[in-house]
Amino acid sequence: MNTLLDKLNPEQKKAVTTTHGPLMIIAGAGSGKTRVITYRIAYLIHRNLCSPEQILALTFTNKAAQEMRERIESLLGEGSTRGLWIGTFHSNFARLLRNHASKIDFDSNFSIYDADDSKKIIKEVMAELGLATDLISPNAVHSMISQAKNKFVLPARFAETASDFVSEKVSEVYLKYDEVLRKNNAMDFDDLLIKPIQLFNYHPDVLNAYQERFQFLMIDEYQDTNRAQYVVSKQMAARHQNICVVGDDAQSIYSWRGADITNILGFRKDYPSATVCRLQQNYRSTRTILQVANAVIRNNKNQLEKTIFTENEVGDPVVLFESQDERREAEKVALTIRDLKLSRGMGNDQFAVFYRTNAQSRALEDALRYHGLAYQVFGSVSFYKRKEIKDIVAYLRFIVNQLDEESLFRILNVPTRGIGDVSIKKIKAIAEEGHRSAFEIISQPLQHDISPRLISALNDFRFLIEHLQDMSSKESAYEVVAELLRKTRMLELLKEENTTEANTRYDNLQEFLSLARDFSDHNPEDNSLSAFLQNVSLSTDQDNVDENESKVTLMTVHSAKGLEFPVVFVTGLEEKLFPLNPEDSSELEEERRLFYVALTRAEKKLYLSYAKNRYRFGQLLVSIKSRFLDELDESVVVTESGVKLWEKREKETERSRYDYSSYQDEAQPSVFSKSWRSKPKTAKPKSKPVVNANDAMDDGLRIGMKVQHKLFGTGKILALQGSGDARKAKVFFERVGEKTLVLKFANLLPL
DNA sequence: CTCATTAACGTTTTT
DNA sequence: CGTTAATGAG
Repeated sequence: MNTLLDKLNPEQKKAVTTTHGPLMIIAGAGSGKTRVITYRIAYLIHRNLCSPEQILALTFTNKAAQEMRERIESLLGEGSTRGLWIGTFHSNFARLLRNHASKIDFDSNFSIYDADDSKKIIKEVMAELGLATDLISPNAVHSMISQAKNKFVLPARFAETASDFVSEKVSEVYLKYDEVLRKNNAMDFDDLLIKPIQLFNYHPDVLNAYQERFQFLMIDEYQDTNRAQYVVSKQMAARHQNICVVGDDAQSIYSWRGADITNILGFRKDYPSATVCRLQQNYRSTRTILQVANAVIRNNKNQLEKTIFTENEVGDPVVLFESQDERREAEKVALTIRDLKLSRGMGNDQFAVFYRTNAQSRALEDALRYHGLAYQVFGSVSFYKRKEIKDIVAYLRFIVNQLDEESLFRILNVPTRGIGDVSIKKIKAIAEEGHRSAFEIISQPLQHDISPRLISALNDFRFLIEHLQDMSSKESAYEVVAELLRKTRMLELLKEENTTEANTRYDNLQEFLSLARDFSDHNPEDNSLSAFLQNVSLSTDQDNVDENESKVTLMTVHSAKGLEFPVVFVTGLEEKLFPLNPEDSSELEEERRLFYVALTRAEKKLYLSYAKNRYRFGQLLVSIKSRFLDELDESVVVTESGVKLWEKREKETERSRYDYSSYQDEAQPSVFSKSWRSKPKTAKPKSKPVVNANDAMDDGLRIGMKVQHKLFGTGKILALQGSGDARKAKVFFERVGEKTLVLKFANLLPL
């Protein structure tokens, strides 16, 4: 351990050995943050400053937590982290809440609902309240409620502050939604953060016990914590004041889900005695990569002043790809990976391809597949969001938590057993009328007006559930899942279907089964169904990386946070994609931080890429390269062919000047041919007509016609007026609304 | 009640 | 474009 401490630089050492009192570690990208956290925990345990169960470490992902635990064990030996609470806010507090659920009127086996479950309930509630979804979308309502919860605004206070019609309605939905959750003995993700606060407020003894117990509190990625997380960590740390937060304001990328950057910026106001460590030496990236990243982030006004430096080698220049469309962009990425594998003997797992939105993965997947490169996509259609998985999870939830009727009704007819919508409605109605639970009705169907056919189906279902419930109290999660699959014949049914889709589902169920097996094998102390279920509810597919085969990583920049790769491609660097919302200046800085995060993931080689055209909503749209590309340090960026960017830029400006004049000479007269400016047509063909040549004599534009504009996107012509140079069109654009354009400059493309 | 076809909808980003 | 929810025929 002592020799290991020697491997830290002075500032890292200070961060590790400053054990008592508030501590803020500002950890620049690649500055060995994970190492510092793991060493700090190891140091606390090794020096006997506390026992592992007196430490609470909160991370951003389960994967990060798991890695840290492993690293500590490799430092201190197997079993050394026993009792240590390390995990996400969500999983740690879910665990805490299970221990005290009855104090806040929940059952300890409460279900955890994900965003989809929440949205479904919100939709139902809105229907019940007679709220038209075209006025406010369920999505919007969900995000408003979630935002409120993130800020620890409960329904009562939300109602007080609701001033307009919409927020009044949302407040009704909010109240009702929470009632539904409670009725189902379920919590959503946000509840896992705010229920502990309520628990602590109403039961100071519970808070007290945890304050005593957790002498040391560590929070990673503090820049991305929200109000609720802030409050609860402050509560927990109040007694010992040994709170250590680690973060980097330059990497704050979750404000959209309520993350509050002032938590980290204001840490010293909350804890005036706080020690501050700044980790500014980067051990990850080449000097070139860092130079580019620093140049970009410098454009943000709101940031703590700091400079990240490195003693690493200069490395290769950053390469910028320009492609015609996203398919060719993907092709370039795939070919580059293939070449690097051949020329440098690199493995698939050394490459990562990033994008702004999940939808962009498709073209990349196609290209990688075409070139026989194994890849793994994170996010997108998450494993846990697939129908078959959600169905099986719903079964498990209901087995564990009989109050969870949302899950019950999801699976009552899965696989189809003759209990259709009509029957389900009937059961719901009977239950509601008699103030009984739906499962009670299902269990005693004879007492109600139910057809014999349905009774038999309900009995089958009931016996199945009771059998599995019985099992779940004795056997491991794996056994229960296996039995569930056997009894429902889900696997056989899919095999019989034998379509490609059924086969994928079959594979997914098998995969789920092996997840259950892994869990049961690796958690001998508690491999119960309910433990497994909690694990499942809070995992993302990031947590289940296939490490057996070397694969190229495809993910959004958001999921890339905290990771690093030898070779990184950042794709889709176009306006309105990355940054996604260039008009919104408040979001722009966050987009830039996101770009910064992307850049700083790269260790050796960095490729940036944009396409001039891109299909979106099934339509080919013209793209403009991202403004962020103008912020690069151009002295170290080259094009595909190896030309330095600043050299190319000089040529380009010359050429574009020439192009502009030639446009005036040729294209314009051809468009406005009646104009006195008309000059004889030259024979010289233009490779890239600015205006559709077919429209030469007539501008081809008509009222009602759909047109495309470079900046504004697609729109419909509302009116045309004037002639010649003064000819104008009033166009309604889908994205930006009504605009009046001078046709001479607008370059409208008829569709 | 089930399955198939059709219409509508949507893209941020995730625990 | 691709996916999911809603509708109608069997």
